[in-house]
Amino acid sequence: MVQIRILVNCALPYANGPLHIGHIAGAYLGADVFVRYNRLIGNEVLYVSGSDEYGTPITVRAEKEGRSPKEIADIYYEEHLRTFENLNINFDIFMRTTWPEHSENAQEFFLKLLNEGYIEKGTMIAPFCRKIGRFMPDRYIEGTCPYCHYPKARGDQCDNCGRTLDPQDLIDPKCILSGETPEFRETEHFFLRLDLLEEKLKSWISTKTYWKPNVLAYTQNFISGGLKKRPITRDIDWGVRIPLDGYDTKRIYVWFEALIGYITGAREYSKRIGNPDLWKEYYFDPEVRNYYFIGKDNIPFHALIWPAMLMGYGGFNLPYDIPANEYLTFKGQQFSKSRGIGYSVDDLLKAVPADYLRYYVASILPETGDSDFSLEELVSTVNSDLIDKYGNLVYRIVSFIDKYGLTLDPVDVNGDEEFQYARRSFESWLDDLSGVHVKRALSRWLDLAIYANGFFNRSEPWKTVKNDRQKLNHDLYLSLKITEFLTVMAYPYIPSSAIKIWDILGIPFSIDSSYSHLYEMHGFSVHRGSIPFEKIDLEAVSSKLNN
RNA sequence: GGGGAUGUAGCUCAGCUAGGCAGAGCGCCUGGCUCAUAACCAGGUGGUCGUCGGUUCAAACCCGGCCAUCCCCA
Repeated sequence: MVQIRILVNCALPYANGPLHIGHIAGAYLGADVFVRYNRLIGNEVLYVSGSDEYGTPITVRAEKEGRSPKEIADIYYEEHLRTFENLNINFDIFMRTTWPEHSENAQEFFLKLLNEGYIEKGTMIAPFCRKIGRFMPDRYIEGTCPYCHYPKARGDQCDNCGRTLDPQDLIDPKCILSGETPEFRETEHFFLRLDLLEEKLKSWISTKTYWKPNVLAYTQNFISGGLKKRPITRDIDWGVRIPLDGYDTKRIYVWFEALIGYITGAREYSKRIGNPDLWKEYYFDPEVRNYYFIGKDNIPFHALIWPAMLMGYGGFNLPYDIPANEYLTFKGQQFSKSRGIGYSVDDLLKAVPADYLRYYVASILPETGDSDFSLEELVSTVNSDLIDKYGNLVYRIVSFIDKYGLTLDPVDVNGDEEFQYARRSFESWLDDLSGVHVKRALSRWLDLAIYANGFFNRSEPWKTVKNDRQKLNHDLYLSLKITEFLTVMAYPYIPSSAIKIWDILGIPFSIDSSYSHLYEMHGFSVHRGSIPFEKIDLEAVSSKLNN
């Protein structure tokens, strides 16, 4: 396979609360498996994410807790960084939108789009609190919902009926800080001229026949309704400054600036490794594929607005694929720490090893539709698939060899049906992963593990050890070879466990370089050691989660 | 209010692009095996494919209505 370069960007998590397992299933785990797969087959990957730290939800929270917005962002930046590390999700860089370098990039981007005519000045109507003396973000206005008459609807959304609102729609609107009735005044803002790019976007989207159906359908429908100018600045003070005189009380709105964080991340990474122009190869070489891993809530931003911004700027690679996942739910409901639904990643990691969690979540990844997380399923999937089918396979082969003190000679098994079966499984696995079918690729792996156990049983080494040493050597060697395939295929999903098993199998090259050696015959210096995986128990897991 | 998805075995999910005998894993039952972590293998059990209608020789799949759930937007 020809080595290629790939850019993998993952949605920037909002630094306003802990990461829950729904976030991981929506974007990060699939990305991490995809990145590890690409590196395994020799591709060069730049893997970027970061912390989205501006915007009103953070200021609302900060005010509630009596802290500064920056303090809130600091807390969750550190926490997210640690959570990802603990889950073995290792970005090349995890940037922050509050870095000064990011403000510079966002401002430069803003000015370029302004010069190109894709950003223009305009006015909008916004709530102004006379008592406080400034325009208030939509979230700071509360009133009665005009649809369901819920009395505490926010200016941007009603928490009761879920409808998105405009503060002007509210019955009897009040400023939540002063309690005053706001005045709706005209205010000057900047707008992104999505309308100017509509035709260009349409023809670009029409080439994306390989996108996931949900992403494509959503995007096409969104665009067929016609694109409108969209405000990209707000009357707030927590955000990137507008790089023009006379706008001190306004900031660039978070969604516009956060998307540019991908570029900031790539640039800062390039600086850090002493190759400051490296990022350009990923963004300007048209041969490089740019992937964006996001949850379904983020589709319009990545499939339309971000491409529009990149087109408006000119020269940048547009997204190659946006493999947006649906949602992982908990008992049918969306995960939410604040509403106490489901578990945070940190909680789960107190109860189970990272690889177990990665394995289970990968096996239910919501690639085609929402899927449901449960502790019972976590325990039973890990125990019966990962540990019984695969871990036990490794252990039974190694134990057998150890028990009889065998030394195996390498033999040519290329012509064997079983070897060809493993090879076909591996090739299907490669195909699936190159198309970002992370869950399907894992089920290929499980099929092969079941097949390998069947072969071990059929070959009856406990009989041949007594009467046919040549067949014994051949069959055990073949079992080990299939297990080698399995371990390579497991590696992107459960990296630390796969490395451990690689060591148990005693394969004479590293797992990172295994791709070029897979079809070669070589010795195995297996060593038994302890069992590769400890099983988990529902009660123990629950009690660790609840204390 | 508009839109995107989802609904298939007791559980978690494939299958739908291109209509052709309803699938996998788990669970459960029976048998086998001993290298193994009550493991593994073989066989079996189990479904009105949300629902109502339409197209068709033939519909889980295509079309329309309805219901439920998740998500997005004015």
